[in-house]
Amino acid sequence: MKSIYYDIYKDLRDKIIAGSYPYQSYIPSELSLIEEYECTHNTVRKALQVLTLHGFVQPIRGKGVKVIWQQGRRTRFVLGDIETMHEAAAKNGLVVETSVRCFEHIVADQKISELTGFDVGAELVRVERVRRLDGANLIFDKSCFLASCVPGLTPEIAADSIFTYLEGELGMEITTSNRTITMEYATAEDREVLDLLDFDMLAVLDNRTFNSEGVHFESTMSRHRPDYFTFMTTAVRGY
Amino acid sequence: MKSIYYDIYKDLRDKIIAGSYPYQSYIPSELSLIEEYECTHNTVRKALQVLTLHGFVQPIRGKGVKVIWQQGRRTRFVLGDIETMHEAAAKNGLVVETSVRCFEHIVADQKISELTGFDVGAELVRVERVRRLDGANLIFDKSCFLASCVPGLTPEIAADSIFTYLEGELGMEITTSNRTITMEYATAEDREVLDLLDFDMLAVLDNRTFNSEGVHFESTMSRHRPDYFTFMTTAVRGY
DNA sequence: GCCGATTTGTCCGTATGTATC
DNA sequence: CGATACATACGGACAAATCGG
Repeated sequence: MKSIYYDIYKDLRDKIIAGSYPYQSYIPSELSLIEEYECTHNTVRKALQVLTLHGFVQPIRGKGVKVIWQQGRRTRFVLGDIETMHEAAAKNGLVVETSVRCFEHIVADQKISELTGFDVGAELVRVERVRRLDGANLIFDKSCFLASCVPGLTPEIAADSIFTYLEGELGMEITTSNRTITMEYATAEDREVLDLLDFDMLAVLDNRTFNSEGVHFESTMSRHRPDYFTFMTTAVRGY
Repeated sequence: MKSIYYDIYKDLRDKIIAGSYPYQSYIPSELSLIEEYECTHNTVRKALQVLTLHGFVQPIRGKGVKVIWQQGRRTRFVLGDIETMHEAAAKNGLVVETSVRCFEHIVADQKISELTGFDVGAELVRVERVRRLDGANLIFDKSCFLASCVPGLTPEIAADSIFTYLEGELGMEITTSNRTITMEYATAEDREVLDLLDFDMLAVLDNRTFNSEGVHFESTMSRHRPDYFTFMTTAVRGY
């Protein structure tokens, strides 16, 4: 993201997080920002728009742009924006160890198609990974990738970070991600793979990712032990 | 929302939902849309931006704007955008019956403050409601409103729709909503109030709403029976 | 491989409307 | 009423990516 508006966005965001602009205070007016960043109205507005969408501020017509973000209560493991498991873990002060349980090439049948949204007959790479955090197996990821989009993917890469590989080596851009959160009973397999203690249900995050070509190339079902699952999101009216 | 770009957004969105622009097809180019809607580049782009943020399309530079939305798998009860319980239920083909379990004025103490994010000492209206869908008590809402923002609120209104009242009668605009989803064990109170069958955990949706003044005026903890809980959201990189 | 047409992405400058103070 | 501040829209320019000849 190398653009003026995005730099402004990042700068303002970091200032809010650092506390330079506290909760319920107003950030400088558009006019001030125009002078400060030496750009135009529209460019500042674009930055403010992104800031708004991420739940940091709320513009109030005739008054100013108010900070509505506050330091979150720390929970055990928070998910939210588009980020890799490693990034999410780092944010939460944890380290992930990933073990690859399964790595195979398959062709989507009716059942797989319903689960993942890929067409029947699509050539896929199926990967199952177990994520270990805080000394316990907490997350069980069952992923399918469109084979044509992930050439050269190996179990070794899967154990590290598939998305770093895709964005780095293959130059793919991840853009849109549709997510669905539900709760499901743990299966025998879940109990075998995860350290479930006495939990009998899991938080299930179904994630369908599109690349910059608009191609749905990944579906992942992440099964989380409930005590470590927190999902945060911001909804803004009119956007 | 009475603006040109929003009208264009709605028109395009409805066409996608109706199937006029199918999954993976391209919608007309910006130039075509400019002619069709008789407006400028920037206005069309703003509409496309909103369409993108809602997960309907994905623009691909040099090619066009591709539809990536497809008819969702029907689950029992889906939540997502900012909408009232009645609207959500209607979308899912259900009818809600609400019973008000508690309605009182309180002052926030330390514990309430931590739970809701309101300052200690804030004057609040506390409301507990049970939502009945499909013939069972499925959702238990514990809400706190900033008293100064909800004058004239009564148990009767709470049984109908508080948000319809706020937006209709009081002319308040709801804009930003921060949401956190977690899983919790059911308490004795949950078991008393809800028809929990043999579920021992709940999906908990914590919702903090800001009005158009940037004031945090509502916190609601919604406790859902897991088999009826589905939450959908779209994340877009760079926005 | 190159060029030109098409299409999306970013940015500029200006004008007007609406709400607040 | 005027000054300030955000909201919408216009019109123009150029960059970047894609595609076909």
